[in-house]
Amino acid sequence: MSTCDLCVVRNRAICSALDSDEIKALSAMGRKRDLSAGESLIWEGEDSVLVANVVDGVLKLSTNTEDGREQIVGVVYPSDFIGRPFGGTTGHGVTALTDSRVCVFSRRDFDNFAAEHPGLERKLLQRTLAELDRTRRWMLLLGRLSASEKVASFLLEMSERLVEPGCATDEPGAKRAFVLPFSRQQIADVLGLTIETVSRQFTRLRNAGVIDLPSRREVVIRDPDALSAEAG
Amino acid sequence: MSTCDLCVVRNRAICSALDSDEIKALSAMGRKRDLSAGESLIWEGEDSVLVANVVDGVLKLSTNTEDGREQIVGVVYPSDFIGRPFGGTTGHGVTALTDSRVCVFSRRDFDNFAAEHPGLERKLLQRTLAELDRTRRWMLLLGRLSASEKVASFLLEMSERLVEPGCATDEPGAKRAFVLPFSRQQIADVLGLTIETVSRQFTRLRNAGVIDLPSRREVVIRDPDALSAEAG
DNA sequence: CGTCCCGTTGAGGGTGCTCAAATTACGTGG
DNA sequence: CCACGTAATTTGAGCACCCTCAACGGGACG
Repeated sequence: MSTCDLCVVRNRAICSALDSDEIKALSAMGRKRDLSAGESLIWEGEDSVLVANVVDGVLKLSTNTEDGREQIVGVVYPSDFIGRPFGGTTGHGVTALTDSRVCVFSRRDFDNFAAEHPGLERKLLQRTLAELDRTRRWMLLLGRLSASEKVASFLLEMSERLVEPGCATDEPGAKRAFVLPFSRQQIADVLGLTIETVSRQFTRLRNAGVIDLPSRREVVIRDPDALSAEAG
Repeated sequence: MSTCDLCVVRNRAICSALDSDEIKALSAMGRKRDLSAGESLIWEGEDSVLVANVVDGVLKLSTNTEDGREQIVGVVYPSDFIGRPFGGTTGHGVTALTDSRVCVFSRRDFDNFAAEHPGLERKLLQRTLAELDRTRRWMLLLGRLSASEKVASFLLEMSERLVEPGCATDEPGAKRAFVLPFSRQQIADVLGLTIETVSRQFTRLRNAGVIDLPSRREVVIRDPDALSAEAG
């Protein structure tokens, strides 16, 4: 029994395409790595040397303009795949937003392994297609939504991603609470806004009684319907 | 010898992963279809019933907000793949920008065929990863660039995509001419701007001597370096 | 208790949007 | 081939939204 059998994402990550023997072979190639919040795993523009699975934590994918503006182009959660198989250069950096744990492989090793395990490539294809869909929906937000619509949409997506299941909040209209893995600046970098605009939208929603902000990172959605209405 | 052997994208589309016999089997499942400019192949939100390869022409992938704002989230050219394998709903419509010809398959048939041909899935994975990279770079444009930077970047990408090779314009700094497959409104929908802003940026660049606009759809880049400088 | 960092709040200005009109291409029919 | 009608594009004026710059507040940590 390999250590992978104990892995919390064993049955959700692309590893689920593999049986026990295959997992053993794959795990022999990889290693666990812990990242502190703020630490980068991959830098923009470098050759693709490694790929990874997220075991725990939240990480951002981000690109920058030459003069330092940043845009977060993706956010990955446990069981998500990181990196660029088939070589080339990575177009975006990968940085931990929270303390994280990832399962890292040499890109070359992974490519070779995947080539021999079509089931793994198939799983990866499914994930990549889903990620592409999500990214394209995000483009509509960036290109066509107003600041208030962006923030409302963001909070709704966060609540779907982060609210602990079974908080007796399954019925529509119930409160939802979660802890943001983002700073205000990072939210701005996700939405294509400035930190001030994000802050103002947050306080506006708080004053309107739509949300509560118990602390900087905590959000309580008091009126999901109102938020949905704002999201357009 | 199947008709595919004569196909102009035979060696560039995902079909290149298949040998002559396999192509014959695949082509038995598919059929050619011609689209006029403006005609849609797939509508946003419908179940994924078909996939296709672009043989000729340019098509847009687009989503709309409820109140009618549009964002073009992708543009596909000959040899590109269209559609959402593995079922689900398509998050964006597919519409021909120019008169086009595509090679269409039932999504279900294609899925089954691909499951038996890992080489095809691998090719599709490579394409999807490349498309994801391109889409993420586009997010930086939508979220962080100014109108002038957006338009300059757009013109540069168009010139790379559309300039006929061998126009004696290989040396940097040389003029490049091409015909846009987009109307002004569509350019606005690509860049997340309004038609008026796009138009003003075009005339500004023309007045600055950076580009020429012989007709509505034609563009000549007179000073590529200046354009690059504006793109950031 | 002081410092630092992050977030909030305020004032003001600029970019890009809205609304409206003029102008130019382009297809159609005479 | 020209005249016309329609649609696309350009241009203009004014304004709204969001950004910029700046100061303030508050929590975390030493």
